Amino acid sequence: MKAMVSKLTQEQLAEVKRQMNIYTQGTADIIPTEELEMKVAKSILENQPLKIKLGLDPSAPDVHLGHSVVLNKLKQFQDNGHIIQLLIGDFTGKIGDPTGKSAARKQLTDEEVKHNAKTYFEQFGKIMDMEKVELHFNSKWLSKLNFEDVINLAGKITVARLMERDDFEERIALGKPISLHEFFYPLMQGYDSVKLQCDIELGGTDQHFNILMGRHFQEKFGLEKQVAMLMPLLEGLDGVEKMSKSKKNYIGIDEKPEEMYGKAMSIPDELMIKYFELITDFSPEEIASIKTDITSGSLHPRDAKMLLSKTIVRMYHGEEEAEKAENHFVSVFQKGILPDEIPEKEWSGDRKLSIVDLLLELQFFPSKSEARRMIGNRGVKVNGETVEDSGMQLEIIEGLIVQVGKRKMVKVKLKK
RNA sequence: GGAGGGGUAGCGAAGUGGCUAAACGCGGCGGACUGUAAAUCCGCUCCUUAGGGUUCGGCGGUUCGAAUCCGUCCCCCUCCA
Repeated sequence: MKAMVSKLTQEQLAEVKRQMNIYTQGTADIIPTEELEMKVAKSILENQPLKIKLGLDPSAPDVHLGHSVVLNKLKQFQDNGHIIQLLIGDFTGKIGDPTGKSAARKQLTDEEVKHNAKTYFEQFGKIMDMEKVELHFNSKWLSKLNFEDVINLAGKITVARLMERDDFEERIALGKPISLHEFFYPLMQGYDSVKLQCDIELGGTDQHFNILMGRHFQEKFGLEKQVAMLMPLLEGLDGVEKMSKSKKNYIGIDEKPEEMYGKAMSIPDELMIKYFELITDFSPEEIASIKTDITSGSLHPRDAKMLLSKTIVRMYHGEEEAEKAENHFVSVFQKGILPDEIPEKEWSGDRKLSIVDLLLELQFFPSKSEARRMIGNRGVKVNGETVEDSGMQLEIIEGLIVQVGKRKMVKVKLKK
């Protein structure tokens, strides 16, 4: 490495420094940092782009702000001329996931995988240039391995090494089962890196072990080892669990401006700074000053969060929409004024019916009991009036506004 | 191969013949207070034609009556070898 660095001109050295500065910003861990620096130096010296791998689960195509942490980092590499390799784990996905959780994951059909890959592609396009991205499917090589190949691969790793994974260690300690096939997931992920010959693999800190497997297997196959770049995990709206679709604690990058803004406003205060750091384009200096202003009391936490929410909307929908979303939020939720635009539902059913039936028809609730309960809880309003009696009959008229809770509302539109 | 433990609502977990549509906790939802934050407080949390109906791994049986007893099947876990 030293030898290589000495070959660099002053200018090139500065470039290495510049890139390293960007890449190390906001990462949880880089293993090892020196190797990353060396790779960057080498790419500059030889004028060869680095290959950056990101593995994707083919079953959850809704991209949310949790993903954006990693995607923003990828984009930084792309902006500096490096190549992004997106790997869709379609083979892995087809086998069904272990991860200790309950039932085996549903197997995906080829069409579903394709569709999901396409969705990723479209949504990632909001963040990076998809024209310059390589797309790979690991079924291409994994499905061709025969049993002998698999045994050979398994021979390149020890049980002790596999047992180091936190998740396995934990389950052993708790007396929980580990299926044998779960040992193969890290192997597969590692083998993917062998096939892709990537220089860097990016992922959340929860991928620590798996990504290191890539290094291990690349070495066993006589290749240059990839660098592991781990990004912090972003907690979801609940402030506790990692943002994920299944937990329903996420903000999708596809969501409507008002939704995004509102959801962002509901994160716990403690998370604000982390959100600023990980998913906005604010500089470390700007964030530091927000932090001091909150501590000193000169900035109300609520206003800081409004700035955060607005920023998030701006990044995905633009300045104008961000402005609108904020106005919407202020008038509807802070002042309690009904919004200008209430989702409309066309009504072709009976003109006279009970409130319970209406709520069901409008799909507010899956069962009548639940609708009745909600009325009992004083959570249902018709034209701004709280419904007191679940037996209430009403007449459907044009523009009737039905509200459940504070946020859900519908305006009835009569079908001509 | 041997021994043992277990499957109850979204989850965790009581209940071991009627008082159990099933304690309690978590989660979720609604309300109050707020800043759609946190904390706190109140209420709700199987379905319903409001009469009832269907629930405690599956099926069958005993009983006036079963989550609870018996038979059988399925599934899960632990320990020993």
